[in-house]
Amino acid sequence: MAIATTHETPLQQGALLTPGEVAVLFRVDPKTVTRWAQAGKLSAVRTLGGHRRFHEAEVRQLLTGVPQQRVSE
Amino acid sequence: MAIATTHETPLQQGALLTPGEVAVLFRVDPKTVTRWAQAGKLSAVRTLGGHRRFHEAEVRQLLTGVPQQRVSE
DNA sequence: AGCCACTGGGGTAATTGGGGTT
DNA sequence: ACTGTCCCAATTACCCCAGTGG
Repeated sequence: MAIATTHETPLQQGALLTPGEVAVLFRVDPKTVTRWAQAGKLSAVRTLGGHRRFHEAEVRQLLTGVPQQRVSE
Repeated sequence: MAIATTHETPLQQGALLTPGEVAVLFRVDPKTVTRWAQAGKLSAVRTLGGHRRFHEAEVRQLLTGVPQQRVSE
């Protein structure tokens, strides 16, 4: 019986940030974060209402240049 | 309400998530998940007391756009 | 019976998306 | 090319309290 585990998500999608939070981290306007997403410079997940959520790991990596440590599951 | 049912729940067909768990995955408020259900954007099962439960497979598919694996039989 | 975190209602603030402009 | 700002409509977040889940 081969498995197909739920836990073992490659890059921890459990940590998402709102546009406002990313904006604070980069010290820019939330609209600018939106433009980054539109330009494909930042990958985003969409809520069912169309709002964007960004991967924290990706944001931190862009901020510091250092990959983020994974959360043990 | 530990979302990451760490104890191997190999993602079976009947895996259900609470509003709070879905909220964590989408990084939204549990109330928002409720609104999605009311709007028909997310199918929900009702407990006998009226609380909602959501299909994990559907949720993950909406999150990443990629269907999930199943337990091989 | 009680405990306590979560949920379902409802209402009201605060963000966000999108387009256009500076 | 890049960013900040203004406008409006839609979506989401936070507040209450009573009921449910375990």
